[in-house]
Amino acid sequence: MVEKKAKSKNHKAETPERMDIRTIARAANVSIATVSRTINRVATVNPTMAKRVWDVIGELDYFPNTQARALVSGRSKIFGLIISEITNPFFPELLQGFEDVAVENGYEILVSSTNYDTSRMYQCIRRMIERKVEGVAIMTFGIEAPLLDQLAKRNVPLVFIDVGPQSPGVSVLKVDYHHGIRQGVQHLAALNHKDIAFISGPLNLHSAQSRTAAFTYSLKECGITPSPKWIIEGDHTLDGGIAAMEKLLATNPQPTAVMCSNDMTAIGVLHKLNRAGLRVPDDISVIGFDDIHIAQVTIPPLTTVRMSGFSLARSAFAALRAHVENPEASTPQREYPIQTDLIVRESTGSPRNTRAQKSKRRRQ
Amino acid sequence: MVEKKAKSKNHKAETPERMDIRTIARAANVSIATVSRTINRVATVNPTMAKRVWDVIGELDYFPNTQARALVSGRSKIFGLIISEITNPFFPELLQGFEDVAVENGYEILVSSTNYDTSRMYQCIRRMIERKVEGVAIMTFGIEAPLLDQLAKRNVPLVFIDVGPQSPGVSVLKVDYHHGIRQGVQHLAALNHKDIAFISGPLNLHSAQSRTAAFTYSLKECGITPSPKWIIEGDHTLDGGIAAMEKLLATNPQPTAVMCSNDMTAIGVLHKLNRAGLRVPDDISVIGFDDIHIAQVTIPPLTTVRMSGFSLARSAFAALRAHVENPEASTPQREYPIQTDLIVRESTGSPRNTRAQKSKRRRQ
DNA sequence: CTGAAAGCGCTAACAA
DNA sequence: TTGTTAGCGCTTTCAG
Repeated sequence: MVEKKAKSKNHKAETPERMDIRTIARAANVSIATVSRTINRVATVNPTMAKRVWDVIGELDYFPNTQARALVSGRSKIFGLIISEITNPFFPELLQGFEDVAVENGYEILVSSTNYDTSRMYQCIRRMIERKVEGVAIMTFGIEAPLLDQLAKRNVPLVFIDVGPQSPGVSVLKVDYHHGIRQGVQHLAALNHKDIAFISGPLNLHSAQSRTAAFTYSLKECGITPSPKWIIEGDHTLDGGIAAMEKLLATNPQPTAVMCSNDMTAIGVLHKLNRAGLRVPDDISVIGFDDIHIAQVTIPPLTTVRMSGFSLARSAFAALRAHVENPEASTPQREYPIQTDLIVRESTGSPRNTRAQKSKRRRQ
Repeated sequence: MVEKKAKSKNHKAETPERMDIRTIARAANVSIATVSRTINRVATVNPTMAKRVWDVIGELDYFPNTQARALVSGRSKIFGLIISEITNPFFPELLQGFEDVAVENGYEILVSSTNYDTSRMYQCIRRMIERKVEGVAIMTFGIEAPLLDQLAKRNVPLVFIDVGPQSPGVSVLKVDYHHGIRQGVQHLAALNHKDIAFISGPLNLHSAQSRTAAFTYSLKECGITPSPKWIIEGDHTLDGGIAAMEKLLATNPQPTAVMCSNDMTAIGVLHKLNRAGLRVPDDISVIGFDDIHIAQVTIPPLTTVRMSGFSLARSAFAALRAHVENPEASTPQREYPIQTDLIVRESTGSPRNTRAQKSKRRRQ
């Protein structure tokens, strides 16, 4: 208390002089409460004082300590984001979108990839809870049951993709797989393909099942009977795509087109096909799913069903935010629709033998 | 103070009963200090009590509040990680590596991509400082000067790639670009290429200059004079690769091989070449840099210089950790070497016309 | 070896 | 409108 007026003694580099709210208050000759109010833009602060405070803050390069704020306010301003694997290019795009909106709104984000590993998932949850996230977006395209207990018990708002537990605080992003996949199938059918294969994602993922279902449904709709031997379970990876295509190549007859549950699979397929000496789309057509950036420059550029990572990210953030800012509101929107659309590029074309038939028909 | 002994009144779902250290202490019949010590594995805790505490913790699913811990201990256990763009697949691989080690060591990580945007960079710094990161890894492959002031002023340990300010608390990861690039050039020379082009990264990046220098040096070493018109500045993106290759195609004569400053550029090049009707490696060879996962399945699979994102991540973490755990130690290692190596795949081969010469020579 | 108590930097009543 | 003060949940002396 003795030196309470020791304003600007300004010794050169003496103590590392901690930069806290008190330092600012002293330098601006106001109470810490006023500094706090200024920072938080409380309307009742006298503009003159506010300016004084802001000036000091700018001069001293003061940044409020988020930990302290969080502790007292009970709001960490952190959202968790759980994805399956960061090395699949779809997710970085999603992450980028999430980061954009989050930062824009003063939130920080805790990313974590599970790599389909259960122990990592538990670790994830622990990290999220310890850091007191205000909500978590589970963008793994498959429910990870164990996530629920701990998080739900603590009333942490959650967003899932496709399906989530029916409970307050959880929203779900409803992806309309059907629309894009149906466009893809029809595109193929219009090209005269009848022998169309599908490489799915891991079937324990709900999203993989939905995509497969959308595929078979659309196929039937075109009057084509799905052949089980042409529906292969993949795992959404490059290698999975290669392996699946290998199996498909072993069937007889071989399909003239293959749709893939995601772009990474399709890229693996393209690679395998090239290895096998088959040309795309002359010998066989392929369609991907996701429309990751790189799909534009594959050889040939990939026809694919676009599901925007940015939309997913934006909606996920919006959902979380809605719950946080407005906890008990009259059931804030709980479902968010996500569109999918076919992007036609160059990996699809008419099958060779049917092209002949086509010309024949034309002549009739 | 009246109800200090109201131990386990245990009403059913009355208050959301906050789960804090006090709750645990009460349930285990010990003081909060003991709980704290138990959690922090202080050796002096009586094993019997410790067990009792751990049991209660497990039963109640208690997770210590990191904010509070950070506030009082002054250690946030967070490292910042700044990268240029998360959508370049090299960075997710790096991020994954960083996440692995970080989590393993109880650290959380604050990722942030600058997208080469200055205002985002400032934002980055603010976020890092506000969240009180204990150190930051700046993996942008180019110094972002403004980062220094604020961070350095606060004595935040930093790791850079290639070059960083000579000051205590900053380490640098010295990438040996020369080794891998030289291997690449020699590989090409051995294949009989003489007309070799190079597509660099943005030249304001130190790393881009180093790579370019390594290239020209290695070229001369092989007795080839670098031709300025075959050294093009790219920007490390797909589109940049396409644009650069377009320029190269316009030169006369055209180069018979092109080395790229990163794999994304090379993939763009592959695409452009395919569009131009040129075959790789028959008409022209291409070499990338990074060895991102996808380089294995490009068409053709890409010969590239491998720089391991995992190694970078591990070393970056180690450097940061060394400074944090051991602040004043006798100058902890300040430079960490990173190796690069050529991975030969199928995008390189002998140029067509020289192949003829070669056979001729053989006959002599 | 254990407990009581003093804060960490900040926000949010409550007074003035 | 501004200042005083009591904590937020935890770690860490300092006594016992």
